[in-house]
This record gives sequence, C-alpha cells and structure tokens, in this order.
Amino acid sequence: MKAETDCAACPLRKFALFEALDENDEEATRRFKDGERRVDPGTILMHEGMVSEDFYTVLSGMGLRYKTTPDGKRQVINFVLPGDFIGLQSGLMSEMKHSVETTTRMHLCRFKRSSLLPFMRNNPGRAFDVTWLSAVEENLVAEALVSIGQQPAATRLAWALHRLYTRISAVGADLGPGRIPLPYTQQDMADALGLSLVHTNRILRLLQTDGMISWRDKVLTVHDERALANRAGMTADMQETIPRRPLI
Amino acid sequence: MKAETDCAACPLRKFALFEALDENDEEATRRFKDGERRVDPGTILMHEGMVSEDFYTVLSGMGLRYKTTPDGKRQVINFVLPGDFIGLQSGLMSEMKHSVETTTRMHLCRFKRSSLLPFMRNNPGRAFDVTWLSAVEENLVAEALVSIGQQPAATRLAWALHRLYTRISAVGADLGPGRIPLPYTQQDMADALGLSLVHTNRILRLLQTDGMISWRDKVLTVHDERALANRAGMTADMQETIPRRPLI
DNA sequence: CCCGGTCTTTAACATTTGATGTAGAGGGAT
DNA sequence: ATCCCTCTACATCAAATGTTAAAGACCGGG
Repeated sequence: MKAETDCAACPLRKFALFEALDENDEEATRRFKDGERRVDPGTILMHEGMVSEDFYTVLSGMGLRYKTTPDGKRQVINFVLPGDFIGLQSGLMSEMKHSVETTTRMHLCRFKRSSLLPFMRNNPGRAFDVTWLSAVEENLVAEALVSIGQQPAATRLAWALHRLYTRISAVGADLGPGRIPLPYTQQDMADALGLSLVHTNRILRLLQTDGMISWRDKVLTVHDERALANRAGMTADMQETIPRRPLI
Repeated sequence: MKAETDCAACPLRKFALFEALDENDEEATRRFKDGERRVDPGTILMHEGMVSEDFYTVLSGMGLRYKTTPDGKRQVINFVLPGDFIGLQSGLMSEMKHSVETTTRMHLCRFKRSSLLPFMRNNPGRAFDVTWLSAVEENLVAEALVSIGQQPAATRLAWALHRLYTRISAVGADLGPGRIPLPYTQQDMADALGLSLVHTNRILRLLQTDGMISWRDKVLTVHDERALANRAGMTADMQETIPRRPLI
C-alpha cells in the first residue's frame, strides 16, 4: 500500500493550466475523494454500454477514450491526459457511451458515482467546475470533428500532433526542449484521425523527412513548432496557450 | 409584442423526451428566464470568438451550430432543435468556440449570462441538469465524429438522416407518417458530414432511388426506417428511443 | 538464443471522394 | 414578366485515401 496523496499536495496543482481552488472547495473535494487506484497499461477502465460505479481524475499516465462501431472499427474520441476527469457520463446518463483504456501505467484519484449528486449539491462552485470541464471536453471533440471533417490527412496529423504537444507540455511532462512522451501507436493515431494505418504512416514519414518532427521510442520531438502549426492550418491567434481550466 | 409563454405552459414540456421538473426547480427556472426572442431565418445568434451576453433554450425552429476554419471551410457540429440549450460555452469559458445560426424562424427563451452562476449556485438540481445537457451534447458530437471518421459517405448520410428523423420526431414536429420538416440544404448536410456538395447529392439520389427516403420541399419522408437504419450501420439495439433529458 | 508477438515501413493496386463545369428549376425582388 | 440568386442535378476527370501483402525492427518469454 502506497501512501495516498493529499489533495493539498496534489501533483497536478502546480501546473498553471489549472485554476486555483479555495479552501472550502478543496476540503469538499477531499471528502468527495474515495481513494486512489493504480492500473497497468492496456487496462479498460470503462466500457461502452456499462455503468461505471466510479469516476476518476487522472493523476498521471495517458490513455484513450474511444467508441467502436458494430462493424468493429474504432474511433478515438480523445487522448486522456493527466488532469482529465473521466467517467462523468455514467454519473449523469445511465451508462457510458464510450470506453476508456490506459496506454501507460496510470495513477487515478477515485470518486464514487453515488456521491456526485450530493457533491454538486453541496458545492455549487465545484458543480460549476464540473460543467465547465464537460464544456471543455465538448469543445475538444468538436475541434477534432472540424479537423477530420474538413482537412486533408497531412493537416489532420499535424494538428493532432501539435495539440498533443501543447496539452502534454502543459501537464509538465517535458523531456527536454521540444520533447514530450507520446506512448501511442500509429494505429491509435490513425483511429483518432479517421485514416488508415498505412496512410497515417505515409504522412508521418513526410512530416519527419520535412524535419519538423521526429517520433521514435514513444518520444515526440518537435523541431519546428511554428512549421508544425502552419501545416496544421492554424493561424497565429490559435497558438496561444491553452485556456485554464478547473481540476476536480 | 406577443404575450410571453409561462414556463408551466411551455410548449416543450409535453414531450416525453424531457424529464419532469419539480415545483421548486420550475419556479427557479422561471426567475432565471429573462424574456423571449423571435428571430428570422439566417440570423447569427452567436459568433465564434465573441462573448454572448445571453443563452437560450430553443422553443421552436431549427438551426445550425458550426465552426469555421481559417481557410474558409465550415463544419456543422450539430443541428439545433427545439429544447436545445445554446450558448452555455460563453457562460463558462470566456468566449464562444462556435457559431449558431438559425435556419428557420426561431422562438427562444432567453437567459442572462451573468445569472448562470447564481442560478446554478441556488439550484443544485438545475446545475446538475445543465451538466447533464452538456454531457448529452458531447455525446452527440462524439457520435458524429465516429460516423465521419469511420464510415463511407452513404452510411454517414443515412445515419445523419436517421438521427434527424428521430430527434425531430421526438419534439413533435410530425407532418404525417414518416414525414418531418427538414429545412436544411444539401450544402448544410455536406458541411455536417465532411463531404463535398456534389458527393452528398450523389449519395442522396442513391438513397432516394432505393426508395427508403424522399426529401423534397424541406420535408423528409422516411419510407422504410428499418432499411435506413440498416444503411446507417445501426444495430437493432441502437434504434431504441432517444434517452430522456432535462430541459432548462 | 531463438520464437512469436506487435509495431513500423514500403509497395502496388483499387476505390472513394473531390474539383470543375454546365444546366435547369424555383423563389423573391423589382 | 424579368432578372438574379440559390438550390438541385448530373457528367467527367483528377486526387486523396483505402486495401492488401509482405518484410524488417523490436521486445519479452521460454
């Protein structure tokens, strides 16, 4: 049994990405917390169609959120990173509409499904934050929709890599200048972008020979962020830092 | 000046789609309400990047929620139907991340941005419902992502039409057996599905000559719902009625 | 140290989808 | 009625992407 992390010492709090929390809210969140959980890579945390008795905030590690089609294809909805709140759906609707799978080892902060309503009821500020997070998620998915719906493969891939670079950097997983951990496979990327594995590999190679990135041994190195953002079809004003968001 | 609609007599309440509301919550919602608004077709209710001072619940009429790319393309995120709550984003994040435009005349129930936080603070049940709605929206967008990312054009189009058929039927806009109003253009559908106008038209013709639907004069007739659902790649269990949701 | 996995890379070929151009139908403003 | 505009319809060709197949790289287990 490892010692549990106290909320005040939460390893995520230090990142500028997350909104500050006042004492009352912090105390309430501490009481909402039901424990912690550590899981291996490849663990299915939640399964489409099932009811999950818990939700989690990711303390460390990465994963995937995806849906599957009746004909067996998989669409990755979003990449799960530290600070993400997962499983909210099953607390609101009756069941999960997507699955969540870990890609690396993952350390989670656990909350009970049954205590969500009282938590929100007794802590309006935190209820507001939960809604906020939900809206942030919606926006991330909508952005992916735009990318997939309107952009050619090279633009999509550049966009996805740029966004991962920005998001992962913001939770402090720097490995040096322009280097971040990226534990996903090309198949994962393909499923996120709605491309075939082969085509994804083609385009990836292109971006690498162009010298703007390299991606080896689960480490992504961005050599020229400006060029990457450019390929991603982003204008200057879209490259601002990610807006701050609450942490549950 | 038309008389305003009282919440108790809200034309939407009668539909089974929406959750019942207790007296306290209804009263609170009535106080939250700031008035009504009627707008013409083609009105841009909210604009990407702008802060909206109001949000709305759609009482009647249809519209589109979309994002645009720097190169001028448009991705329709979702179709806006009666009962939808729009503009939540600008109450949470600083600004709207998408635009909302009316397609038909629209009748709206208006709320003030500044009163969202107090409203949620004083009415935990309603705060829960707002979050719920946000999660429902997220799921709709995620489903679109799956369709666009993984399915060929015919499947996507069949899926979109089937979903519109189900959603629009649920808010009572029946015009007879299998007939619903569908005021959108083929370009709107193309922008929602990530297809070119020409290709959308091709596929649409196909579905029509196959006899499963017809779509003329802004009216969609579904002749064979089973066949349409089939083409949409849906299994039997996905054709259940839409889950109930709250109404603000 | 070999074996059987998974992941990446490449090639050749098939298919879907997009781009462009043209035409006609319908609706609203003048 | 006429003009202008949007929307639908259809053909042709070009480009983007998918499919299938195969081989090499890497890794952990026996």
